[in-house]
Amino acid sequence: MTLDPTDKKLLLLLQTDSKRTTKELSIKLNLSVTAVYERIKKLEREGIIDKYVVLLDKEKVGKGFIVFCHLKLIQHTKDFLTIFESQVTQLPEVLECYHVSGDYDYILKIVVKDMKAYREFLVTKLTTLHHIGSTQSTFMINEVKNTTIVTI
Amino acid sequence: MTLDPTDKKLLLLLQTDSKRTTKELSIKLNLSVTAVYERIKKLEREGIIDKYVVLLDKEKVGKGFIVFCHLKLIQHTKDFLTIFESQVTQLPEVLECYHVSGDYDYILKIVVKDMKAYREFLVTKLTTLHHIGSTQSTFMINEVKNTTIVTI
DNA sequence: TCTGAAACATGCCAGGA
DNA sequence: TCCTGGCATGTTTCAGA
Repeated sequence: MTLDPTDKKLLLLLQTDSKRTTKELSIKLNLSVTAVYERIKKLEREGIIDKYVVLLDKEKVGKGFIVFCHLKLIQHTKDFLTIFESQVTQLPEVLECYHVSGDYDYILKIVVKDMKAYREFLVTKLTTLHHIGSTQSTFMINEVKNTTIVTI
Repeated sequence: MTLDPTDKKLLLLLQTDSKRTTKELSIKLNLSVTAVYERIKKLEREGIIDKYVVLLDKEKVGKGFIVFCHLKLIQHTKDFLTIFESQVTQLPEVLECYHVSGDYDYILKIVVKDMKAYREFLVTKLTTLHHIGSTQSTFMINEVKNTTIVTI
């Protein structure tokens, strides 16, 4: 499927604020309300628009401490990877987990309240998972940029 | 501000799907439509709910290649940091940028189409920024988990 | 694929418990 | 903080260009 410039503009607007009404969007895009409506429906049907969500202020809900954890497994058989991946997916503190190339196997993005909570997480949850070789934690000092907007 | 169990449940529901109507939410939470409406407005007013957005399928919009880039600056004076940070914020390929503790200064999450596009980005954009010491790229092999849901 | 209008659902605001 | 009720505003469908 090809996205024309109007689709791209529409997706940018929805990525910045999905609460805009179709009427508001129609004005910005010089289209009718129905035309905008149908474009959105098409993008949803095609799966280009994955979902509509609310983003919270992490600080205000007491999850402002972000840690990146680089992790190695002790073995790399398919079974080990599968088990580890299904376990790590269950952990709510882990927002993101990627299998990566390079010196370590996985990179995890973890959100908790503070250092104390992270220590607790590390000791009681992460390092109790099977097959974990080593971990290396990198702490966030400052969030410079954090967006979900993909520019097409 | 304190969040009661109903608020937490409401936030979880909105974080998974913000398109739910207040009517639908009222049924799930055993409240009236207005009560749900007022709780949501309160959460928006307080800034707990930061924003409503659409999330796209990165693969389908040709931005499925994710790279983590660890970066060092050549100097660490405040001016250098500020300039670098304002420049990196402008780059649409950089979804996230954190100032971190440890062996390097920044960790960047970058999305592009493929390896070729990444090379192009690295050569023409990232390494042309001032004061950059070294970069180290880690490529994603597989996305195990990627959520925006913060469990409170 | 677009427009415009009509039917339907939802959001939103009173007023009161 | 909650509820009931009603008006305003939104979404969605459909015929026609």
